[in-house]
Amino acid sequence: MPELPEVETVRRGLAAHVVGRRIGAVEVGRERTVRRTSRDEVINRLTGTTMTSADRRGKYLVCPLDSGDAVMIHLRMSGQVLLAAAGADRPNHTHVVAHLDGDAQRPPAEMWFVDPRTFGEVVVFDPAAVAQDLPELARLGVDPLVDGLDAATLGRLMAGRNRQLKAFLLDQHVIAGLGNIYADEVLHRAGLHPLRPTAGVTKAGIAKLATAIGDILGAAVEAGGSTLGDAQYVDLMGSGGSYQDDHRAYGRTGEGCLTCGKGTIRRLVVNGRSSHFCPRCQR
DNA sequence: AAACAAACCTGTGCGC
DNA sequence: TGCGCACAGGTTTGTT
Repeated sequence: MPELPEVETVRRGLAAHVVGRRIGAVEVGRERTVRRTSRDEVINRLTGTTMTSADRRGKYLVCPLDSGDAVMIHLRMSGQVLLAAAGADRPNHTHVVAHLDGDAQRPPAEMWFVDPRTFGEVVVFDPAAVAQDLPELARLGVDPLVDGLDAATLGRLMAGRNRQLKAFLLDQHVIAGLGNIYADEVLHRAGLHPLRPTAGVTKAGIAKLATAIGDILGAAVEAGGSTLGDAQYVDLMGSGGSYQDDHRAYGRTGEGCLTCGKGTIRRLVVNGRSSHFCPRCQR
């Protein structure tokens, strides 16, 4: 569910409400969520620490701790990070609970990691050993918002490859953060067909693509991300985003194209994922 | 190198 | 109402 804008919204929630608060106790229910290490290791290395910042790279949340370790949280398909009052009733599938000490302004609270499908992960790791302990984080590609992604850089990333554009945009080792929704939205904005090979895109097309990536991710962050009908994605306080109201391709199969006003949005499977596009304005 | 399928899980919505 | 199937915002692994 969550892509860069949703993860960024969660990151901002962590920065505002969790950074700087001591974690007094930790509970781990489902051990699968901490499978990279173990229940005991996560509890031991988290208890008594304080997050010193909340960072993000692509869809990975990385929060350094005052102990020198860092926590990585990946929401995968159905993960949520929620803030709740201490002792509040927990939803089903709450796998990790971090009890946050109160301070002068705030009463004690709990941070929950909730994840029905259990694909998500919470990992405590040593940043100095990231290449060994969290290799996929070390291998992540350029983050369009953290690093910036201009047309020249995108052109370099596309050069020498011959991949379907949709698959190219979804490859986290190249560009980190785009997922199925925003890849479709970006291609629609840029007027490029999802099956179009990277090698065949003109310089003007590359420029359009770079602009679309920055503009759409930026606008989606502003909107607090996309919350679909199932309300799977919500921020730390349980509120949804509003960028779903601006979708022009994703989830609009059979509906009219809002850009050209003449085409009908079609769906086809690319790279094993549903892809939505307007055959009239995307070529 | 790139395409494709399957795997990891649970929940929901739809056709019958 | 119930059942079975398709499908879901991600990523890795193995096979052509």
